[in-house]
Amino acid sequence: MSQLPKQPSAGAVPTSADVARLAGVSRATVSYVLNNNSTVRISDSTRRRVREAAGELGYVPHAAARTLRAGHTRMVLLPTTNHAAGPVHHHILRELESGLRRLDYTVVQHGSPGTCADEDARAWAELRPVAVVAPVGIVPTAQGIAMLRRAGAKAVITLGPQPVDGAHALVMDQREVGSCATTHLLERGWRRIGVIMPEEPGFAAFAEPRLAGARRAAAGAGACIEPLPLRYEEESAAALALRWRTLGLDAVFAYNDDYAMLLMRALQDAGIEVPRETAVIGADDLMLGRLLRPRLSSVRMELVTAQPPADLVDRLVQHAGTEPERHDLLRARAIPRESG
Amino acid sequence: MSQLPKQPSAGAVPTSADVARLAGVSRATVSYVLNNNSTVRISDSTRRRVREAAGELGYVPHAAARTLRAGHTRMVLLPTTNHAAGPVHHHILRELESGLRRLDYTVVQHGSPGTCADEDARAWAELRPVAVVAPVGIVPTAQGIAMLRRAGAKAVITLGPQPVDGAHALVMDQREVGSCATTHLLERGWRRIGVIMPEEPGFAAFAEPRLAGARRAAAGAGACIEPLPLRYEEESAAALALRWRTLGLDAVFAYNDDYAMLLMRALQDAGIEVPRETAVIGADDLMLGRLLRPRLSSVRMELVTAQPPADLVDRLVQHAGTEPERHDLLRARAIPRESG
DNA sequence: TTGAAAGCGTTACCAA
DNA sequence: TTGGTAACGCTTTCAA
Repeated sequence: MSQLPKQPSAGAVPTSADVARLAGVSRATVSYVLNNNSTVRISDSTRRRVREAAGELGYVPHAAARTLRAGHTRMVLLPTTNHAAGPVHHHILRELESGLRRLDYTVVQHGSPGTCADEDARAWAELRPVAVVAPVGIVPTAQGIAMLRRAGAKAVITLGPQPVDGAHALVMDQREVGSCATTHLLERGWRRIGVIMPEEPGFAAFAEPRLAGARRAAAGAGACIEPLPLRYEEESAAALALRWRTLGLDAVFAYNDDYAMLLMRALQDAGIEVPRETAVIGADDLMLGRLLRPRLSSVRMELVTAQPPADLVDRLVQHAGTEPERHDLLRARAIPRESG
Repeated sequence: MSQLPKQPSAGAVPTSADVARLAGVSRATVSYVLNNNSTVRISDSTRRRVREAAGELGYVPHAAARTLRAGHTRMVLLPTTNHAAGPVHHHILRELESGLRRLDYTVVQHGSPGTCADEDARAWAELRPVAVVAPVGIVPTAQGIAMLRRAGAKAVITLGPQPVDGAHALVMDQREVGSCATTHLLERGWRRIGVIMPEEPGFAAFAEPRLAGARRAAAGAGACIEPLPLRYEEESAAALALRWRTLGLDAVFAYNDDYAMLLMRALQDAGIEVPRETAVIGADDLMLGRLLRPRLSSVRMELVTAQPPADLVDRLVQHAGTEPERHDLLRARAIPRESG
């Protein structure tokens, strides 16, 4: 019937064409105005008409269309993991997120099915992110990294205890934590050192390197290291405490403060005096550790970065194709308190 | 020079056209094969050729192009907040994420500048999500909700202490927590009850309704409620403990277990016996609270859902345009231990 | 069983 | 100062 240009149907999402029609200009002009394109002069009256039309229709540009046209995105993907990562990890993610947003990136956290690392990588590649910052354990394969590269990612960056071949690495070397705790215990004369290994799934990626660090520190000193599996439950801790004296240990590095507090309570309940009979040290320097008696010694982890991590990602994106870089983010320091 | 069809340049991202060229078929055929389109019969040999070509090139479809063509996404946006939300909140987010992924949605967490709720809503709208599950404090305005609707969102759902007009609500009623803790204290004969209010920014959204719940429970019993600001620092707790006796309180609901543990230690250090002189109850039922002496009483929050929250979101998406629904997710229950 | 072509919403180039 | 038009990569309808 109607010979008029297509009407925007009621329930449809308004497009720039709708705005153009309402303002009586072309789609190009709408684009110029709304993007404040400075290479082109648009009269103030036109600008106003376009802005009003956009406001009236509640026009919001379509990111996918823009992406398609631009040929690239400014999306940085932060795949989330259910690996137990600790407060320092969380802190750096928050830092990354706010920093990248300030640099005008769209930061998107994307959960991972976790079934298969390459499947994950493929799902991410479909989104054509300009960069991916992946927790280790999620994109371990060179395959996945290559796929992301081919899909246009300017930077693939791993974040975790170890670097991964072919990708840039933000390394939070957990061995430092273990060796720092162990050195602290050795300096105080303890020689037979237990290392708590959480049995909960997802802790291995952090616990193993902490153990390795403890071993490294002990090796030079002729001390011995004994891994001790523990679940985060009172029963598990009580059972361990019950057979504690048969282990013949004089100190324990308890993976982190949570496990340390759990174990220390169980030891005390079993009549084992801390630190006289067994010294205990945790990690993460939680406030709560300071509330126990004896106060819990701990390992504090600090972020040491020449430049903020977000700036680093930005640089890697802008100078793509350079050799994989490694950046160590963690400095560990023992905080002696009363428990060991 | 060459009259051949366009060659895929070396550094470029392979497209379905490249796959078609390599396999010697049309783009349409590529699409049929890779999407397992069953309305069309493709010979096995062609299928194989296409699959091999795709594999060889490392072809990954372009989500934005697909979205544009389809006219809609299957993206559920979970804006992240820096509001301190507690373990139950985290748990439900993880549940939502895994559940939605099973339902074949693309789950994306998107950080919020936090400057202005409507700016946030606009940024989300550009992504054309099919649903948004927003923590309260992020999309409070009817304006933002309308914008998301216009941008094609089938469901806008808030997740937090209170429902918000015009959106579906997953309500985690914090007043229940406060009233539950207070009732517990009242039943044990305490009448002058302090309520710890964290001073850290971002806690207000949760602390205020907990206080309101405490007030409500106290009102009927002729008890009095005294809000007590506290920073999560030993000094702040010590200062509060120092003037504790001047407050004339006989019990305290400490917002959560973290604050409860901090305060309880400070009270004990100031020579105030718990629970004889002052009863203490926290919330969240953390493992660590059980390790203190006296063991910390707490309020446990459980998720009660007729159907998993992800299924609920799915239903709201599929039956869009229905009246806003309210679903209460939280059931609170006092866990009496030794501290009060 | 396969191919040609249209069109999704945007932006950029070129012409007017 | 503004408008026409082509192109981004994909899916789908229609035609062969």
